[in-house]
Amino acid sequence: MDTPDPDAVPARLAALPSWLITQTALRAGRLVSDGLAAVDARGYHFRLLATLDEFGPASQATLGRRSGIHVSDVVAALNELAERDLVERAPDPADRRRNVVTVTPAGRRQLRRLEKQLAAVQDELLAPLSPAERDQLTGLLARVLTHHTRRSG
Amino acid sequence: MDTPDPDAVPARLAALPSWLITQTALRAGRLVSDGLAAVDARGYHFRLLATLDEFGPASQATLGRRSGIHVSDVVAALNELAERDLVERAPDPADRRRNVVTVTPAGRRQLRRLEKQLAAVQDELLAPLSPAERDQLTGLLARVLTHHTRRSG
DNA sequence: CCCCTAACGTTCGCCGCACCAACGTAACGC
DNA sequence: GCGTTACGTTGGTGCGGCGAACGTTAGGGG
Repeated sequence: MDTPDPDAVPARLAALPSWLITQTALRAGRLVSDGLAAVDARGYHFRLLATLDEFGPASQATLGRRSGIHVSDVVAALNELAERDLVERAPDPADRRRNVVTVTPAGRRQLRRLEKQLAAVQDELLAPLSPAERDQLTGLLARVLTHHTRRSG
Repeated sequence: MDTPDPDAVPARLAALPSWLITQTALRAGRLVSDGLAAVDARGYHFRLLATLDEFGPASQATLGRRSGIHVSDVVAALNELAERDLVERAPDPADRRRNVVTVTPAGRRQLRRLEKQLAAVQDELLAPLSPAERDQLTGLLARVLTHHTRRSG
């Protein structure tokens, strides 16, 4: 092979902010997935339950808009949640195109569990950073994010 | 729907570091994908070309280890690169299990193009941050990343 | 020397997340 | 009434990342 190096990281990649971000996101995603899988859930489930709990019952369309989940994916995730009786889907009497989605008590309990898991995940993810540094990081990310959501999608 | 709000972001999500990171990564990924697509490439292509250019010819296995790409995906990406004559795959005379992968001059030219695109992407991605803040962000991410790669995978 | 093990390349298939296209139904504006 | 728009659903696409299996080839141990 030319360079007797087993698995060194190319400097060109390691220096790229986009690489750092996506790699960190990959790590974060794994931790989140594993944490949620431990309570039989995945990302979409938490996002939907949290959205419902925070804003109350809603149609699938507005649910999708608020949680940032594509409408077609809302359908599938809601099916999974309804199967577990964490959520209830009823036709809206006021508008027969809509379904009104509501969290059940069991859903709320599950949400608490998910939140607990996620809190632990955050701590594991940011373990090497001090509280001040964690705030720094989230602050910087939030600024980048709002910049890109305010003006392009 | 209970709350007359069109598409508000649930606070529970917005406050979650893992959410901020994955969302930012999503944005970054889109910018990268679009930038690379503009020169008929995708992420794997850049990663492979950069790895080859930095460490020289290598087998597909070590290539995968260095670039962090699964071996089976290396095969596919290498096919695409070879199709465009950006890379050459030759059997290793010293070990007939191996292929020796080499960048062609055209591949090197393409790599320059990709780097240019990616540099522009970094700038667009971090637009709202000052140079000092960009360093802060990359520094924090690097620390998180090395922490999680040094001791768990 | 032969056999077992390990590494290599390749194919096929899966997951998660995000997205698009199409379609039937239903509401709403004119 | 009729066109437009919104809604829910199905099915399919793409990308990044993984795992399983298989044939081939190298190498080490008995």
